[in-house]
Amino acid sequence: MAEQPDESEQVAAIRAFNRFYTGIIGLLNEGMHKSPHSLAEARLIHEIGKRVITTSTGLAVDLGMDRGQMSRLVWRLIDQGLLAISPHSDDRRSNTLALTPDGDSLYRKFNEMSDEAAADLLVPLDSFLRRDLVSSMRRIETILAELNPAEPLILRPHRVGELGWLVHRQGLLYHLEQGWNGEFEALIARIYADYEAAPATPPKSLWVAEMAGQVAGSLFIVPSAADPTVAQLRMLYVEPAFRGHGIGKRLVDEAVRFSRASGYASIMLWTQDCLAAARKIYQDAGFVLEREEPHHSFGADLNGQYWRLDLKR
Amino acid sequence: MAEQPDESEQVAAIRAFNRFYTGIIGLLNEGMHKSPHSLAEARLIHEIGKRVITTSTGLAVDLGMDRGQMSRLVWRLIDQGLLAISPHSDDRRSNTLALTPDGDSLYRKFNEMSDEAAADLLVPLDSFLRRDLVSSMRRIETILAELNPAEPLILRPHRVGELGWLVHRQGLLYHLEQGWNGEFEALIARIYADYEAAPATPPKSLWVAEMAGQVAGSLFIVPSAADPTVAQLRMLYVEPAFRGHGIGKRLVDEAVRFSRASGYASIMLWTQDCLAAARKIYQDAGFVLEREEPHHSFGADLNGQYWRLDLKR
DNA sequence: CTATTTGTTTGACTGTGTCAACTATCGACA
DNA sequence: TGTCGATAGTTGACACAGTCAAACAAATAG
Repeated sequence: MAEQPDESEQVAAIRAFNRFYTGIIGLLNEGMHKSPHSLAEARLIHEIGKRVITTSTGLAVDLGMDRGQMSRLVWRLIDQGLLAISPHSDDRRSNTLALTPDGDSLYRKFNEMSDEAAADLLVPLDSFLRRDLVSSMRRIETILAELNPAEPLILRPHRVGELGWLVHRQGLLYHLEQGWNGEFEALIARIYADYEAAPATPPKSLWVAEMAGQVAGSLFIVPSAADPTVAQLRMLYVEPAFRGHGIGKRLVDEAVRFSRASGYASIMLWTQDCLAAARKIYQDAGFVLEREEPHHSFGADLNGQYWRLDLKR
Repeated sequence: MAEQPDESEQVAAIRAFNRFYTGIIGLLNEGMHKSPHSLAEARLIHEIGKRVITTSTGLAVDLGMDRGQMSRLVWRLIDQGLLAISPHSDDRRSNTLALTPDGDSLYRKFNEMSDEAAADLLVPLDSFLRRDLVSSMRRIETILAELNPAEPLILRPHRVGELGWLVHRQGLLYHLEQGWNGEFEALIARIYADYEAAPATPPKSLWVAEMAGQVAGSLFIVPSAADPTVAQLRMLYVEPAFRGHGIGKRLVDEAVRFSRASGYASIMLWTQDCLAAARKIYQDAGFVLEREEPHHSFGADLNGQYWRLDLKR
């Protein structure tokens, strides 16, 4: 794949977005500008409001400000009656800062104004575009930021639109990571359609792993075509941005639990030996490699593997 | 659908993104900060470099600056030998500004620095996440900005990952706009899989309408199941953000041209009467309503319509 | 008990943002 | 043709922002 022209296009797109979004942020801050308080004051009040109690230096560090400037800013707010200063109990050098009732009501007012400014962005959009906007924002955040390790992982049924999403993501992912072609995407489109069309018994289930409001992975269980007492585990997938958080393991564990509870005698699955991360998860869950079979699919030479987990203890 | 809690969640997500992206932009501007030139100077040089030739007031308006400050800023740059001033030919009040060779080389240096800063964002990402980042940024721009009317429309074959994308978008779109349920999504997943699996003859073709680097719509032609001399037009769809630009018409026109050139005797299509915008496009392209048939599908009571366009003149 | 670190303040200086006043020129109109 | 309002650019004044360095008092380490 040609990398160089691609990269410069991406850089141009990022710069264009930065210019664009700088304008948006400026627009959102304009509301603040109309109030008699400066942007720095608003930032400070917001920060103190959030943390409830703080010291001057703590704020300066967090907001990336000069400590001298912070000192002056704080005194200005105290003079305005928005901020109250009291000596720290342990350390007589430092003071603790807290909002006065006036400051707190201003904090609330700023919050409302920010909410309104953000809501104004949504006004001209229908619900489809609103979702789109928010999900794109969330995506950018998870791509560029370190994922908060405390972010909870939710396993839930799929929602409308997510089957297509899964086809899209996996089609693209395996194309980029493994070089597989469009045959694979068409195949999984059919597999998901078949899942959805399958009857409710023997039991089937699909789990979407959601993290930070986004699809982080998925997996499903259907009765195997050859033997309805055997469950088939299919389409295990974890988003690159969410890897390394044990999501694959959680999905497989849940699938095993479900299959056992549903009375299946065993679980089988088909995978390719080039998918090392997945293989590790299957092994750890107790699956055993039954046989291997080379084949040519999706424009690549592959080695298919059949794994099995016995559920009768 | 519950709208209220949804809205406040979206507002919170937008505000979170604004905070987050303010930080990113600050990070990108940090590089500039290290040079002996102020951010305002850099902005000004960048703006003049882009436009080649300008007046002071024009710049002040475009950058949203005070004219007085602009005057001082311009003189500072002239003193530094970066900017040259010359009297305007027509209007003796105004001066034209242009970069000197020194200014131009600084402009190029700033550009390189911005490119590098943007490229730094990409460094820790693999190609999958890079694409994702850029496409999310583009999406936000098209959602929030007025679409540039000069933006060219490209009809092209689909790429790997786009079948799933189309299933996702249409599944979600018709769910939100028409209330259709997951049955519809599963159906179209199969339809796209069937398209991909269909043999090359009789001729078939799928067009993706691309605008501003994004999928703006799509459509495909396959031989109809009942009669291979009849083409079937399927899955016409235009993204809400790109509506009103004649994309649907362009797609249908291209499909008609293709079908005629491929020797099909006629084109048929199946649609629902609730899809008014699509119906208008079919009518304008010369399609005639052949018959209607009420049915219950996708969790809704629908009125299916069969349209036909005769290609033998 | 001394040296160093830390929390905070202050001074000095440059740049930014905003208002208002001022000059020179342009364009339109009676 | 002269007048008047609009426009391009400049200048002064002032508050605030950003950065450095110095100062001071209290805390902490050795």
